[in-house]
Parts: sequence; C-alpha cells; structure tokens
Amino acid sequence: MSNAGANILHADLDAFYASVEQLLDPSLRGRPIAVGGGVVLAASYEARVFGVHGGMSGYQARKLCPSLLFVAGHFSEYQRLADRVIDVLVDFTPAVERISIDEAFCDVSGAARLFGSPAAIAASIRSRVRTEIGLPISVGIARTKHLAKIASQVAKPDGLVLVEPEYETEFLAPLPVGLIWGVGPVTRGRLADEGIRTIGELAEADPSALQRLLGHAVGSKLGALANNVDQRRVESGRRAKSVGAQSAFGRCAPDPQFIMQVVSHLADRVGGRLRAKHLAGRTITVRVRCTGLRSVTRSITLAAPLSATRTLAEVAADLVASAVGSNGPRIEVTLIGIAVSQLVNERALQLELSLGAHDERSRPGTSAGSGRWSVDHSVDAVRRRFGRDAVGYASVVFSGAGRVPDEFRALAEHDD
DNA sequence: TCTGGGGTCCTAGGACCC
DNA sequence: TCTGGGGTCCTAGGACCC
Repeated sequence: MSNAGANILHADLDAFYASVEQLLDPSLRGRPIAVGGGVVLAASYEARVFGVHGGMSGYQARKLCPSLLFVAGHFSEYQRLADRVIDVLVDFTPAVERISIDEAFCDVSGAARLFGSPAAIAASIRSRVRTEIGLPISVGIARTKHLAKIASQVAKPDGLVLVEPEYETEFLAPLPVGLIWGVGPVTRGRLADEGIRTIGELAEADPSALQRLLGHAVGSKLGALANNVDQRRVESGRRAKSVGAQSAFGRCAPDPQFIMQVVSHLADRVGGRLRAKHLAGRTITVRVRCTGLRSVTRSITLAAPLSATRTLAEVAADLVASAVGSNGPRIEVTLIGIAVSQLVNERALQLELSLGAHDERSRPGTSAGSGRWSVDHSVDAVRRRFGRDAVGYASVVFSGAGRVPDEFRALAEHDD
C-alpha cells in the first residue's frame, strides 16, 4: 500500500452559495446574508454567528438575526465557479473525485515530485482558489478519505488541517460522533442513549454491541472508522445511478387531473435530464407523501429501459394511483416525486439494438414506437436553442407545480 | 418539526432458479 | 413432498448527505 502517508485531500468550499453572492456583490461582504427566501438555502458565516443555518425557515432566521439580508441565488454562477475550482484541483492530480457541487477528494500520492508535499499542495490550492477565483476553501489532509473529510470540517472556515498518521487516534478521540460521515440525528441519538458522544468513546465500544444497536453495515462501518480502517480509494468519473425530481405543494385532495399534471411536469424534467445525459432506465419509482403519514413508495422494473417523457409519465401515474389507493381515499397529498434508476447508456443501447434483430418498437426510450422518441428529441433540441419554456407538452407547460424556480432546484447546502 | 429538492446506500422479505 | 443451501432480482422503506 502506497498510502502509508497522509496523501488524501478533502477540499470543501466555505458557505459556498453565500460566499459566491458576497463575491458577486461587494456590498454584501462582511454582512450576515442568507440565500433563499422562504427557506434558507445557505447562510454566510456572519449569519451563522446568530444561529442561522441552511434548512431553516426564513421566518425563524429573521427572528434570530433581524439584520439578516436575503438574496436571490445565481445558480449558473455557482456551477461555473465551482467548476473552476475543480479545474484548479485537476491541475495538481487527475485523481479528483467530486462528491457534490462544492467539495471533492484528491489523491496526491503521485504529485509530490512535481508539486511538493500534500501540505504544500493544499496551501497552493487554497491560495489559488482565493486569488484566482475569489472564494474561501478549507482543506483537510489525511491518510484516508474519511479522516480527510473530518479534517476539513475541523478546518472550517477558511483553514487547513493536516492529520499526521501517528496522531490520528488523538485527533479523533475528542471529536463528536456526528462528524463521522453517515452519522445523522437518528444514529447520534441511539449512540447518545448508550453514553457514546465522542469518536473516542465509539472506538472503545464493543463492536458486536454496535452492530446490534445500529445494524450490520452501519455498526461495522462505524467500528472500523472509529478504529481508522478506511480502504476507499479516490474514484474519478463516477456515474449517476438515478435521476429524479419531486415537487411539494401545500395539501390537496388526490384529484386525478391535478396529479396527472404534476406527474407530467416531473416526467418532463426527468426525461429531459436523462436524454441530455444519453441515459435511459428500467426502474421507475414514485414517492407520495400524505398529510400525517410517512411517504409511500411504489416502483416497477420494466423489461426495457426508457427515457421518453410520455411513457415515463404514464408509468409514474399508474404507480402514484396505486400508492394513493393503498392509503384510503380520504388522504391529502403533499408531495410527489419520481425517479428512474437501473440506468444504461442510451448510445450503447442503440448500438446493441442495431446489432440485434429488434423491430422498430424497441427503439430506446420508447415502448410504443419511435414517435415519442422523435418528439422528445425535437423538444430537447428546441429547448437547447431557445430555452426551457420555448416548447413543451400541453399538459406540462403550466409549470406551476412548485413555488421553487427550476434553476433553484438541486441547490441544497445544509450545515457544515 | 417537516421549511425543499436531488441524490446514495442499506435492510429485509419474497420470488425464483439451481 | 419435504429438507437444505446458495445466488440473484425485485420491491418497500429508512437513514443520511449536500
């Protein structure tokens, strides 16, 4: 194993959306700001001092910090600037694994000769991101991905933390278990019930007791992490495993026509994104959330992958109907989501089909002839040229399913 | 506590095959 | 027919992450 040393970096932009807004508008610098309105999507560090954090309602945030300034988000700028940050990382090593819009792992074990020690590389990265792009970024360096991620959280804001292999145990021991990736409120609560609050206490816990408490996977993973056995490698070029969209609306009776409108809108979004990535999928899952109840899911796996908007909408509508039906007729629906998984590359699929003796009906993305495939691709092409609203299916154009603007979806920055 | 949306991974049971 | 074991796929739900 060549990773005996601390060669893994975790780079994480600080309060990313809020920092971008402060970069774009200098009058916002040094001030408590929140991106969003009804819900805080991101808060600047000046706002966090008051207890404001991502996920909080705007009302609550304003109560905590009366001088809080709400700003609208600039999604395309977030994507553009974050991509530039990734480009900086790639200048040092091709082994970059991006895990969200604003954070990535790097393995710099092969970069020492060219760029110096991991600590020197991390310092260069931070300085370049600050001077060339204008954003603060924190970096953790350690022997494993997990430790590097914890180190970057400890480094925040705008810091650098290196965990030398011989000090790992001492570094981890006093830290709260919640810093471990994969430990959320439920697991933290269960551990707290056993008197386990720090990673050091976790490391001393009986492994089989942990597995009984948390299940096999979580229990053994946690035991291994607390004792520092993390073999995961940095993987560049990971592929998406599912594509989905959901929409929440107040509460409403499950009126079939309204549901069909929402499902069509979601299918339009998901289908378009699948086709843009040249993907199609065999499994369609819908999620329906009702008042007072947990959400219910229904899924079906088809014989052939699909990406056609109308077919997707039809399959999803059937699944929603069965999910709603199973909860009795007097239920109000508050959210509908659909997702497509078991993805395959459409180009590979087309190749496969052209080699085999399939008839026209098996064309990728359809289950009912090539008409839908052609329509979808024409719509996609028009939208690429003239924008999303230039064209759409009659039942989809309304676009009124959500209060969240489309560019604003997919943004979510919870607490660091 | 549901304020929202897009994901990943794990569990557990059942069907089905050898 | 029952017994046992192993493997894969599918479905539903849940925890967690950003």
